[in-house]
Amino acid sequence: MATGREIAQLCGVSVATVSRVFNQPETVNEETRERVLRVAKELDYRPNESARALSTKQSTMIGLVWDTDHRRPGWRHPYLQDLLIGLKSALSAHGYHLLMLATSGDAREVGASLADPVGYVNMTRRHHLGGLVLIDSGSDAEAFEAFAQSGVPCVALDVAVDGPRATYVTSDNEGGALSAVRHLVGLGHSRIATITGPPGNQPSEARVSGYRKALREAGVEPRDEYVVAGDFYRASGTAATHRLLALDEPPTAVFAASDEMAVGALLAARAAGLRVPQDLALVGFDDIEIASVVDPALTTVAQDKPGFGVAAAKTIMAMITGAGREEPVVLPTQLVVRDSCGAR
Amino acid sequence: MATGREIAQLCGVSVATVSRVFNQPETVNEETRERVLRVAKELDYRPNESARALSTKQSTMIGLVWDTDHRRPGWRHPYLQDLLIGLKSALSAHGYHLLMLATSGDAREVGASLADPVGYVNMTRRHHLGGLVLIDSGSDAEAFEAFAQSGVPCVALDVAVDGPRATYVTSDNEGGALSAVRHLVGLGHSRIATITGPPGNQPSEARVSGYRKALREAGVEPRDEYVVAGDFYRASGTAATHRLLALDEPPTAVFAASDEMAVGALLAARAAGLRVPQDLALVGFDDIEIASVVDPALTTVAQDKPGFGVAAAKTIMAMITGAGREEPVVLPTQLVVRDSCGAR
DNA sequence: CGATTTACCGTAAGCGGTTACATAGACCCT
DNA sequence: AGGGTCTATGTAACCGCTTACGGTAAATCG
Repeated sequence: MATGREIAQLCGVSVATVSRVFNQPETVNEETRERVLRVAKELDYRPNESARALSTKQSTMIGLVWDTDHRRPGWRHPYLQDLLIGLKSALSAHGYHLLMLATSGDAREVGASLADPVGYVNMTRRHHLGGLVLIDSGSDAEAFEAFAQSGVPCVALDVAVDGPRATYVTSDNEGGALSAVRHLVGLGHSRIATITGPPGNQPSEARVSGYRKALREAGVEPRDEYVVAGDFYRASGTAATHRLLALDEPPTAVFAASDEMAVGALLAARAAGLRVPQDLALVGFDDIEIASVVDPALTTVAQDKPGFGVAAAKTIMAMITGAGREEPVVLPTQLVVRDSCGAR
Repeated sequence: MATGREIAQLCGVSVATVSRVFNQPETVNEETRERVLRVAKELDYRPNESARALSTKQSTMIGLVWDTDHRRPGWRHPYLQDLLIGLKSALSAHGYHLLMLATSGDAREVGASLADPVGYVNMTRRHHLGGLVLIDSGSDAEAFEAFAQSGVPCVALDVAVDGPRATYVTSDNEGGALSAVRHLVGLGHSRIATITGPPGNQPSEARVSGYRKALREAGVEPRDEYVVAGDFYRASGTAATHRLLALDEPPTAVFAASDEMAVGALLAARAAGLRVPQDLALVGFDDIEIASVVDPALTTVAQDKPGFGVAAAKTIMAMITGAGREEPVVLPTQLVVRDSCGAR
């Protein structure tokens, strides 16, 4: 790897000039500029990032806080891959890399864990990171608040945080739920239940809220026994459905706050000898791959998966460039009608 | 962020001593060492990584080469999330971070693309990366060869590369296919077809090889018309199955080289009025989530998903620490018998 | 008891850039 | 012609850390 000094010597200029050629090209004479550029190209010169970061106190890296561990298998994000594709490629367009921060995995205190957001914040300073993207890996919501307060630019995904340089991106969960339940209402259902995500989870609560709103809109009073808590996973969908079906007046339709739970509900219905959608209509949320492959194919509320990552990238870049904070971004959702709701 | 100099002043020692406390603790007097450590702790001192990397010419980051772009949706890895979980958390245990390298997304020449592995190699030097992990995102196999030759430590996933500091990790694809087809043979099938991955894809070819071996072992001569090419995606599985069923002597069992294609086959069979497994037995490969949810549940060959990442992490760390190259690692696969093969 | 280790620590030179400041010539003006 | 601008470049300090080298005092040795 060629260094700036080598270029300088070959061109008969000082290192300062070489540096200027790349950082303030307009301040250097055209002729020497071209000479430097030509030599630089020949030697395939790239400024050393460590040196540059040390000197300028900023790098071209964004930190990703995603607290997972293969030894304690936990929360699986419904569409992490698409999100990452969007995030990474939008960041790339700005010349930024994505640094997946190490969590303190073992005795050697290497980093941080969400129990200690300070560790991450320090890490962003140590590496001169431009900012942080926070992916909720279960129940990190409270911890995220600490990040938001720290003053480092950060954008959280699906967790509403607020801070001097912090904001978030999320889907229009309420709107999505609203349109899902409206759809069910439109199909003639009035005994509509919902299976929620874990208590405290914000998207889940917004979905419940949309559910309620749609019912009221239709003039049906939400019943408490029709709102049963799940945890986004399949098994909880099955369990919840069993409970719902055991009610004196069981629902004729179920809106599940995740596709996984909707699949669980499907299994429960099948086990109970009910046909979907004839005996029980089903709508999910997320539009993960499974949704289209299950039988009957799941009607569901689709989220803009790569758009999530792209929005996060745009927002964090805006916060790095500008000085303040950005407005939260709410991505539109879209109802995808398939077979499980009985519309076809 | 406290700097080494501050610590030094507060302790009345030189910065050199502070540095030694962290890098060669045994060379500094116990009393002063503890004093330094105490003050460092109070100020929550962490050495600046840029400065450290600049000075030592090595960072605690591993580069991830994963060539994707949300504007050209391409190859979706069957189990990227689990792989990343394994990779990230195993790397964390060594105190390393994972840097997802930017690809040159736009006009501003920021990085590299697989057409230009040199760009990535330069990037690893610029950032003083310890090494590279290469994830195949379609047909990068040839490009990976260039990485392998470059001399930077790298481990490729599912692509056999060889170089002075390069190796790879893959599943026992042949063995997995072997056990899958053996299983089919054991169930009485002899007209067994296979749907392969894209030509040139190494795991796919190993699976075909395992398929052939199992047939020969059972005394049945593989027929060319029973080997039809897919691309790992669902649609290709459907198309391939249609072709197979149109044969004069259609197969009674199909081994698909991916679960996605197996699902596609399932749809084709259903469309043709065939019952699975009674009329057509089906085995897939990967054991992705869909496999267990589809009806009938898919018998498939499971790969050790987080194990993949963990193995990659271990291998790259070994290559960084040691000087030479490591042996390729082949992860065991396991046949998961469910309903689509007719064993139950 | 002088010479030689040994243990500990400070000095200073990097690492490869960036940038404030100084300098030097070219140009313009009165 | 002398002074003021402007342009283009060099000088050198600095970013924060590592480490080769040297020095000092205590410990060891003959």
